[in-house]
Amino acid sequence: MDLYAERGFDGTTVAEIAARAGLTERTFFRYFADKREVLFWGAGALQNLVVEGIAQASPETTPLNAVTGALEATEPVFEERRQFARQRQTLIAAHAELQEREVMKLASLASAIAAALRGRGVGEPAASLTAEMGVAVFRIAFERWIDDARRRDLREHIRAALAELKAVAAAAVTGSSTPRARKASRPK
Amino acid sequence: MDLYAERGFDGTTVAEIAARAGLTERTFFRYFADKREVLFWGAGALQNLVVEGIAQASPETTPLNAVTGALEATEPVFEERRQFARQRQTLIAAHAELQEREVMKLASLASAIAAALRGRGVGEPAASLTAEMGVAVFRIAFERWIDDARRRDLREHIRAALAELKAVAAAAVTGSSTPRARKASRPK
DNA sequence: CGACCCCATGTCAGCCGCTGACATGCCAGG
DNA sequence: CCTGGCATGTCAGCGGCTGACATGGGGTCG
Repeated sequence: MDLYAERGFDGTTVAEIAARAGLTERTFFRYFADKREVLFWGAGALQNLVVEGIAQASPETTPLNAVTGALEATEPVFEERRQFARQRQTLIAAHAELQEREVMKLASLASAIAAALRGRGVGEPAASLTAEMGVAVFRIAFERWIDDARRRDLREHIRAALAELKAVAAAAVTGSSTPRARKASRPK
Repeated sequence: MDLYAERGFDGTTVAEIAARAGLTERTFFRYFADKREVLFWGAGALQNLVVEGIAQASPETTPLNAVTGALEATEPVFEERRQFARQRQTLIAAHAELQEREVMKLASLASAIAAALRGRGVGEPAASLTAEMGVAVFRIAFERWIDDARRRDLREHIRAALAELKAVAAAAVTGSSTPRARKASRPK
């Protein structure tokens, strides 16, 4: 992170990273598949956490709610790390190659969630769609949590985003052409 | 495509691609940012199509319906290209690097859609969430269209996926813990 | 009609990411 | 004390990707 911050992502060579860590370039590549991966350490663990959360949800829980519930449960992982998350996001936002990786991790999360839902008996187009919605909610919530001046909880942001999503979907149900569309979504 | 099919993606060198096209490696890189990009030719055009579609939708149309409507309108682009699309998907499915790029294109599409929605006055968390839902629907629909033995229209698949999504979201609204959850989603 | 310019392409050299093959050294268990 | 395994290092090399400069062909303008 230090190096990436100092000289930018492109400006940093793997040899330098390795050196600063007191290692060889070769060793770096034994731990990380590539230069980007080092910024996504722990994504796998997070994914497992979510998957387990879904598996353990009470069987009466609705699929989408099970997903967002499990996502809320990751909150302790991020608390305390807001500052770090912020730095990381800015770095990623500045480099397409990093966005690719980020978005890929989210896709992988979505597919793991879909699998977990199937494990609960949810059928197929539904499982994937639900997973996708859950991830969308999380992504938005995370973004807003990162730069929320009022420092509200990640969970609150997740709940808010979820509510918004439900509203949008519901609006689309009633009218294929009703002017009642936009209603929630207060800015800022 | 031929080369990638013959010797795999990794096994193909840019020099070879360029040669087969009667060009220099250097020239290849003047047209494509990298080795992967050549498989995503036209993604930009598609994105524009969708954005325009949204902008032109009647103002009474609900956001989500405007999005899926615009997506349906891309159907002519894909018709006739099913075989090609299939090959492409298998190739992508086999290589993580290609999935990254694919998923990135979808993310970019989502963010363009969100912008288009904002242009219609949709507020912010709603715009992004709607865009994300639209892309999710499209992704699923596309997948199913590609290997639909009954050769149904892309539009049909989009409509089906959209219906399913609405059902899932609606189910989650009524009960935070109602056992009524799963209901749609017939397999196969 | 020739001078000129622009743009597409080619040439060349070089950096750096990433990999395979092999060597070395430390630590644990018998 | 030997031995086998595992983490790390060394080395050489491929190939993606880039910057700088050269070349040529087609169109424009004086």
